Amino acid sequence: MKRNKPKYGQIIEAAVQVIAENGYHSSQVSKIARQAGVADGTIYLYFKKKEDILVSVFEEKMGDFIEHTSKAIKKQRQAHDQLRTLIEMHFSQLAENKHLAVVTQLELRQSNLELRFQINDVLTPYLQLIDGVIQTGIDEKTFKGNLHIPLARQMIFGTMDEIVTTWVVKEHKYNLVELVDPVHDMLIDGLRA
Amino acid sequence: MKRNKPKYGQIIEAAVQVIAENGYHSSQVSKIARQAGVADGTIYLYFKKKEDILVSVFEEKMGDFIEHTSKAIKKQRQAHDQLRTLIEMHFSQLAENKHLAVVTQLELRQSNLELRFQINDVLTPYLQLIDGVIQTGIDEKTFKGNLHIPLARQMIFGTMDEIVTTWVVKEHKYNLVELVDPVHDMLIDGLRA
Amino acid sequence: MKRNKPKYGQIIEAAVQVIAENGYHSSQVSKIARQAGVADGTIYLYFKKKEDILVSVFEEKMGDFIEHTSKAIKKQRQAHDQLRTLIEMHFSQLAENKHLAVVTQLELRQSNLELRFQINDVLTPYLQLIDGVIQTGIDEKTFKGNLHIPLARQMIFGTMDEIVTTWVVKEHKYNLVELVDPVHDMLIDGLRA
Amino acid sequence: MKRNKPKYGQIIEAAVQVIAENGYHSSQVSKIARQAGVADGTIYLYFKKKEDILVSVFEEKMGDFIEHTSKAIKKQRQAHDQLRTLIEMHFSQLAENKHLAVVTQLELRQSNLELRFQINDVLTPYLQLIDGVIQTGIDEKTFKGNLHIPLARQMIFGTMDEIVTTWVVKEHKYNLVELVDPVHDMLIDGLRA
DNA sequence: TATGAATGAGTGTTCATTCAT
DNA sequence: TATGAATGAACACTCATTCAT
Repeated sequence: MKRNKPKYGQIIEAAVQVIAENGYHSSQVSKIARQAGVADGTIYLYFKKKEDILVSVFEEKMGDFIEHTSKAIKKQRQAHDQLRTLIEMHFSQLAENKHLAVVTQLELRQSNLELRFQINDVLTPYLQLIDGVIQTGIDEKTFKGNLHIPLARQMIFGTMDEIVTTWVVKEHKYNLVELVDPVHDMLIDGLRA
Repeated sequence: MKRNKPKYGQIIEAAVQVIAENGYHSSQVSKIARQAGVADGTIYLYFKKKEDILVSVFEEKMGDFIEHTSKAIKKQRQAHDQLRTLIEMHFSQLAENKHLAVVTQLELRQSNLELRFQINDVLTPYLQLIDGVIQTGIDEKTFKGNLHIPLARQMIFGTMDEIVTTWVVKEHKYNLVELVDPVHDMLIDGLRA
Repeated sequence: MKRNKPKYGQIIEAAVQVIAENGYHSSQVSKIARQAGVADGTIYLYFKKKEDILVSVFEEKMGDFIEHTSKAIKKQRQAHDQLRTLIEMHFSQLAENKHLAVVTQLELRQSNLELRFQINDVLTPYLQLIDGVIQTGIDEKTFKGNLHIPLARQMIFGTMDEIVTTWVVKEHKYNLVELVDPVHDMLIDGLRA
Repeated sequence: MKRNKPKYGQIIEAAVQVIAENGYHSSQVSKIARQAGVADGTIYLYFKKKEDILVSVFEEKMGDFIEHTSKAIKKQRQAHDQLRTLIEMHFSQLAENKHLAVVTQLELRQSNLELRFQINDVLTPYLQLIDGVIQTGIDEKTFKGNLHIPLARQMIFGTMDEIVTTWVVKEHKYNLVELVDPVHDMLIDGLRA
């Protein structure tokens, strides 16, 4: 979060809350400004247009998300453990911040394509982190040598993403973190008996 | 497609085309009406509100999609082969209808939550189809006995969905159907060497 | 005025009245719509943007203005009499429609340059009418043979325009039409004793 | 220009330049401040509101304009020569300062009525100067004795103003000063052969 | 004097939906 | 059934002005 810019942070936090509570399409700039305790015009001192608030929300939150995940993964040597850490961090961080989970899994996906491409750019380092885990596994020879890395990453990310989205849609009625091990097992060993 | 209601079909087809060509947010009712060759008001004789057109688009198109997939899967006895067929049908049907792929993977996800819940309802029989494949594998003892079926289904669906979305975002620059076997292998045997 | 489009005419008349009463900068689309007895959106069935209302006001009103003036001038043979008719028509038509005079002499000149260029285009046939009178005078040899026609036209138009603007600014406190003869004399014979 | 107030002068000059370069409607206070090298707030230490900058621009520039014209006219004895000097000064001063010509003939006329009335006040001594020339002519008996002075002044001013505006609109494509004599002749002797 | 971050009022335009014909 | 003219609610963004420092 940019330092010495308290209003910037206020607006970001207000945006997460307003979007989580009201939904993307009911999150007018004036509502975010009111929640942040600033004037409508102040928003435009920090963000060029409304979409920029949303991209920044994602940048700030995903920046932390990726950093924490990256640090945790680096503590593990084995790809097997790194993958478990990845899944655990993914699930636990979103389980701890349900507002953010609603925003990332549901609300932000209602945005237009241009914004979604910008959001995807923010995700790139996360995808590279996953690629690194896969590569480590291949190098260790604990993962198959013939893995198509982008495809393996799409399986890992697609699986986690679908599981978190379902959990959000089911209104967080079960414990997401308890799913870490079963998901890890499925990804490592597949469906085969 | 409802019979004896030619305008109903015209409107559905017009909607797919207009959304694919103009994007979700530029697909006004008047544009769909013009493409369908009917008056704006006529739309409201067949659909209660704009969203109903979009839900119906998904119902009609996914109805066929699911039916074809279901028939193909029933020709296979083994869960292993059924899963391969599922993936093949999923990828091939979207690869053959790129307009529809753009609409389902990108455009319709920009819609509001209410509409997306309705769209999810349409998906339910598809998810049940996947559940059936998994159950078959468990019963056959070719899939792990301790599989958490919804979780396994989320892995399968999440993986396929992420792969198709990536392919659409990359503007169909590679052959989706060639990915069927590697994806099948990864889902069956996991990442482990 | 376009026939069979009663709302078009209503909007034009409403615009003249609203601008004359409230001034250009306080003439919101919603105010014009209310005065015309139509919904805001209806304005946009007849005009592409707000400026188009204003251009159309000028076109419709000046179209009549020019046509009447042209017919009156054609009844005169001598340039001398044609010039007198021109001035008389110019003054009398604006004197009879004070709302329009306010709009043309003051309010419309507050518009941006793009709009003012469009307004100038509408004036072109009027300026050509004046040029015709001057040419007639030259041909008749009642006007100087070495007149620079655009310059002479700018003297005639600039003089009439300044006089009408002053009359509007002075809130129509005197009879504009009484000035026809003195102005005509000045233009014909100049200041010289 | 007020002495010992260097920022006052900076702001005036900045305003002329910004308006000439960007047009009236794109000349925000912040842009004028930046061009002047002062903070936005500083503007308000010297001017009560934005319009006051514009009025002051006109006052300062027209003050010089009128003073120079007045001095030049005083060197002439005959109304005939005074009128020629008036036209020459009017045209030459604007021809030499094209930025100012654009601002006075086009941009400032887009301002609201209140400002335009204030601008007209600044013009009053200029109009009196013209009245003086006419009176001189009448007294000398070189101008018609029955001239209506305000009307004669409106002819003189309206003619010059229209000619300068046309020249600005035509983007200064011809030499304005060459028009002094033909205009003078037309005003003195009229159109009559 | 000077700054510049903060304010908040103000409005043109779109488009889903209705309804008289 | 079918039409399409009419409706009117909704909202992002700008910028002149203020005021604490």
